Amino acid sequence: MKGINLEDMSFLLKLISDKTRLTMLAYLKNGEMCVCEFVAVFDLSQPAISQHLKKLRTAGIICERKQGTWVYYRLNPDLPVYISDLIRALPTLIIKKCSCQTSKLPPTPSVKDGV
Amino acid sequence: MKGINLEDMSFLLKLISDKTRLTMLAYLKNGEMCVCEFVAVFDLSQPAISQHLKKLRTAGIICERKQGTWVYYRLNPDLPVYISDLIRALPTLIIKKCSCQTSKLPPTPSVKDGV
DNA sequence: TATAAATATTATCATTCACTTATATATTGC
DNA sequence: GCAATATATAAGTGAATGATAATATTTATA
Repeated sequence: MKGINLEDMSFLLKLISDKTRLTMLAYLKNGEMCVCEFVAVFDLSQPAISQHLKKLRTAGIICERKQGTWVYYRLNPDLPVYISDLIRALPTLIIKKCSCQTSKLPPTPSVKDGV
Repeated sequence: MKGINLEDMSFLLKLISDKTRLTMLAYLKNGEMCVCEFVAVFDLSQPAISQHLKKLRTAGIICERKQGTWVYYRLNPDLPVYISDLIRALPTLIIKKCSCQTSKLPPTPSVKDGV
């Protein structure tokens, strides 16, 4: 996945520059995040969150991992350099508590579990 | 001029990500460029060009230099790092010939003239 | 299998945005 | 001052976009 020409770069930058999606990427700097966590963090409806994530996923910016009913998203490790540089420039955000039934949440496999 | 928070970054990235404006910045990597040159390069009306340049100027991405009837634009040397990095990632474009009366054009002062 | 929870999809709507046309402003040279 | 050139501004329009509400899909569990 490379942003060779201006057309592609324009497309990806426009996709990323939306405030909600840019904030999503800032959160994903820390690692995986569940859809329900995004729903908890933003003052937006669940469908709105879902649609933003779909755009990022379709563009290849993020990857998904399904575990039961939950869907976890993470940054695509193979991003164009100018995109990963941009993400690196984002402030790091703290993840708030999830709105879903956290007691039933499967343990989020951390990096060291080697997913 | 710094893009500290996500709000500012979103604003600037959205502004830059437009294909026409991104292409303008790619041209400006080479140095100054006259408005009439932009008009010659793009398949857009003169007012459309003017409005794009105004957005870039108002946001502090580019600076202007007036010389007679002509207006030259150049990159603001003091851009947020993540913006200048982005511009550096842009392909370098060749400037086509201007549509205005080139015979009357004042000589464009190059970098070595120390404007 | 029925229910609930998490997520995705669809339809619709309001807003934003980039474009065009028309007009205004500014500078140069006669 | 007047005409021509370069650029900017204003008004209006169509398309793209982000939001919501309603509904569908999927999975776990009682």
